[in-house]
Amino acid sequence: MGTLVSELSAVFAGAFTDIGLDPKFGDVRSSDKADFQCNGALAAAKAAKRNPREIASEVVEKVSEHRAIAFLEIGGPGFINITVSSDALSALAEEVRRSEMAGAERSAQSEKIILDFGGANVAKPMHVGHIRTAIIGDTLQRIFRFLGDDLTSDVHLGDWGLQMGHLITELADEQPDLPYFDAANEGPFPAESPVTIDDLSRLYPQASAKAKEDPERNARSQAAVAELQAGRAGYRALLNHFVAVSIEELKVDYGFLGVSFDLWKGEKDAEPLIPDMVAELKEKGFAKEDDGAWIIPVEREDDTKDYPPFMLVNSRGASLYHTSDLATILDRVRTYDPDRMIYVVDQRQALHFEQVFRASEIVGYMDEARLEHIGFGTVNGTDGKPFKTREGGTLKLGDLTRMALDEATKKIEEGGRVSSDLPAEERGRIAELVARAALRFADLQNTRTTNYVFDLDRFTSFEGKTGPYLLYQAVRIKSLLRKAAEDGNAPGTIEVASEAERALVLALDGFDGALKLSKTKRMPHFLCEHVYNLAQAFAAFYGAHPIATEADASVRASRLGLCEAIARQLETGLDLLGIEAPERM
RNA sequence: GCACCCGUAGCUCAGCUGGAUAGAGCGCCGCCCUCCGAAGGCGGAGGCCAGAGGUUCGAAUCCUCUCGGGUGCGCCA
Repeated sequence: MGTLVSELSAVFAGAFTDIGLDPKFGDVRSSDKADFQCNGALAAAKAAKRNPREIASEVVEKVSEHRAIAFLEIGGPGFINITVSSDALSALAEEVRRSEMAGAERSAQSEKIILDFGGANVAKPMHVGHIRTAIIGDTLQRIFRFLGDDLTSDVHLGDWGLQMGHLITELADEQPDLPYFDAANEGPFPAESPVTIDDLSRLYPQASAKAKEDPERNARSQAAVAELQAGRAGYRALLNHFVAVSIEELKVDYGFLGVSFDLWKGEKDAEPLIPDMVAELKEKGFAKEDDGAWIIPVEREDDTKDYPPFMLVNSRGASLYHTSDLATILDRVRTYDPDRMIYVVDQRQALHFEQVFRASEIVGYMDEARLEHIGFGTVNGTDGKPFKTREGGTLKLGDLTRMALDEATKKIEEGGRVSSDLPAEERGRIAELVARAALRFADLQNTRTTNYVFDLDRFTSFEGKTGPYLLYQAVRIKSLLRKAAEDGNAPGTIEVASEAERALVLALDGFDGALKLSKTKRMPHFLCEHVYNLAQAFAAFYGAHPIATEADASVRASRLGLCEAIARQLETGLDLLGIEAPERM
């Protein structure tokens, strides 16, 4: 049967059609005046040049017998207020309780999507900014998959370019005797990495600083990149070590946040395609020589701003990040032939992606319309400026998650109660789940495109609109159901009766709509809003009625059944947000 | 200079394709545990939706302009 909104919308659309008006006017939405409302009569009146209340009463006439509708009234200039029957609510709750989708419906058509989390760099630890691409991207991948899309996620490491040259040359200065630096050595090379992640995160800034000061030092790095590109075996082997060592480190941070990928590819994986691609684009005339570089002009007649050209090859003959992004598109088109590619990357890269997407369409790899950049705002400190350490440096993501874990641990220990009875190991696990819930919900509840203020104390609080609050409500339901089961109180047929029960089931009805909005707009905060509303409605219901302690057996069974429905949707929604609730805490 | 994002309660933020008295959380003020987890619930105070025009029966939402904040604009990624 689907959701009540969709069912009612269909019924109203039919009524509008019956009286000779466009079915689009039948859209029903939730309402604070009644359970639902249909405002179509007002819009229809404008189109048909008729009286809106008249249209409304004709529509009411047509739909009033429908089984889901208890009664209707026309308010104000022509709003149709809808109160649904308790039977319809009971049926909906039963459906949510049994449905694999927890009350949502799969999308009508499924797409094959590649989701690109571009951003994490080899040898550079992730910083605060990376938390957004990780969390937003991961939530989107969960939502797309849940709704039936065939999605492949790619971490897409920054593992190519000048930074690799810096690392190679800096390591060569420190340890010139390593076998990788013998140009004649074709391998094989040791399986063990000559460097640790700590070495890498020291070498890179060291080299980068020197290169800024000294053009000759920079030129050595550029030369190393050129040799790497030409296939020098020792450098290739080193690159592989750098990548492997970095991935191990990245997995720790991503793992803490509950983020995973299908592919751990990077810029270097498209690199073998570049020589042929460049040659072909030159040959076909897409690329032009300009100021010693090769560019693809991407500006258009109707542009209202300046479009710098797509830089294919620079004046030194080297490829750039434009090049590897374009080659990656080519690679993916050949390997996966996706319907769509989505890049979850900082808003500041918007122009870059516009250029790449335009170039992709021009050269015929993939249409611009199927390439999307999903940008997001920055993470700011409580002063409203980009989040920094006390010393003013960039905060590492690992340090930030550690701070969140410490704060979560502190709050759990302070809160006391049951958690102190649990074994230390379980408390540690709970603290991790609390920290993850805090970080993910805090990030996701904001509109994706805006900046947000990072306030750890607020995020980790169990009070208010926070991840820990959601966890608390989820745990409370689980605990309630577990105890009821232990006492032999079985959930039974749901019969919605009270106002609090009605409100709760109406909240359940909003899940599908929130999910669809989150998907179509690529904005997870709609889902956050829903999950929070549901948790709140449950808390109100819990406060209004005895559940497991209800004396009347059938009412008790019904309420327990309702709790099962809530638990299912709440856990499903939290899972889509990447938040896991423990059994107890 | 041009382009994009943003400006809603003291603070942090929602408000979906324009719809009826603008919502949440924190903070503040009252209530509610002999009863399922009070890390909770119920109620209250608090807003010229940056400002000015315009479109509309109807605007926080759409259009134009102004002011204020953030970001980006050829050989780094």
